[in-house]
Amino acid sequence: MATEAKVINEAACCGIATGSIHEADAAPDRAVADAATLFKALSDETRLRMVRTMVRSKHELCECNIVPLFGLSQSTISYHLKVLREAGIVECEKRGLWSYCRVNPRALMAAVKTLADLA
Amino acid sequence: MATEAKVINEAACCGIATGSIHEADAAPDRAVADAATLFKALSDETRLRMVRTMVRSKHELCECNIVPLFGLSQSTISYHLKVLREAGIVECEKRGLWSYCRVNPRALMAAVKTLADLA
DNA sequence: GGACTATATTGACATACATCGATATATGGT
DNA sequence: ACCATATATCGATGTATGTCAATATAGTCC
Repeated sequence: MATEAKVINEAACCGIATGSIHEADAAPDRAVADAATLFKALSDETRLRMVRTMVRSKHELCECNIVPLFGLSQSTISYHLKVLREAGIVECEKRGLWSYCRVNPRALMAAVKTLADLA
Repeated sequence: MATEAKVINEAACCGIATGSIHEADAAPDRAVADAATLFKALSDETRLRMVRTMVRSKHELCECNIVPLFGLSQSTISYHLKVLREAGIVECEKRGLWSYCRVNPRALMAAVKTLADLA
C-alpha cells in the first residue's frame, strides 16, 4: 500500500525491461485531469494572446478593452474569458457595468510546477 | 520601429488607462502559435498519462509496452504518439520492428519557459 | 518468397470546440 | 420608469478531435 506502485511483470516483445514500467503512472488521476484542463485553456491561440495582453498591461483590463483588440465578436471574447476563468487562469471582478480581469499568477505558476514535475 | 510597441489612445468606456494596453501583445505571432501547439499536445489526459509514464520509466518504451496500459486501441495510441512527436515532446527511434520512445526534456523545459515568461 | 509481428494510415463516426448573431440580464444615468 | 451600455447566454453552424475497425507498410525469421 506504500507509494511503491505495482509493476508489470510479463515479458515484453521488444526486450524492454518491463519491471521499470509503473502502472500507476499510466492511470488517470486528479493531477493529470487538472493539468489537462489547464493546458486545454492555454491551447488556443486567441486565449494565449488574451493572457499575454493582460499580463503585460500595467492595469487590469475590462472586456471592453479587450474586444476591439482581437477582431472577434463580443460573445466570442466573453466565451474565451469564461474558459480562462474556469481554468483558474484569470480572475474577474465586477464593478458597476464593467468586469475587470487579470491573470492569476499563482495559477500560471501551478502550471509551471505541473510541467516541471513531469520533466 | 523599436521594441516599444504601438499603444492605444482612445478613451476607454470603463476608466482603464488605455495607454497601458499594447496592441502588439494581442497580435498573433510565432511565439503564441508555437505555445498553442505545445499546450494542445499536452491538453489531453491520455497524452499526459503517456508522457508521465515515459518520463518515470527508467528506460525508453516502445508502443507495445504502452498499448496495454491504456485500454485504448493500438491505432489510437499510435495517433497520440504522433501528436506528441509532432509537438516535439516525444522522440521515437525505430530499431527493427519496434519504435522506442522517450520524452525530450528540452521540449518540456521550453514549455516551462514559455509559461514562466507569461507569468 | 511467405508467414508473422509491430507500427502507421485510412475511413467512418460521435463528440467537443470556436465562432457568430440574436437575445437576455444587469447596472447606471436621466 | 425608461433608455443606453456592458457582459452573459443561447441556438446554429462548420471544423477539429478522439476513437475504432480495417487495412497498409515495414521488418524479422523460416
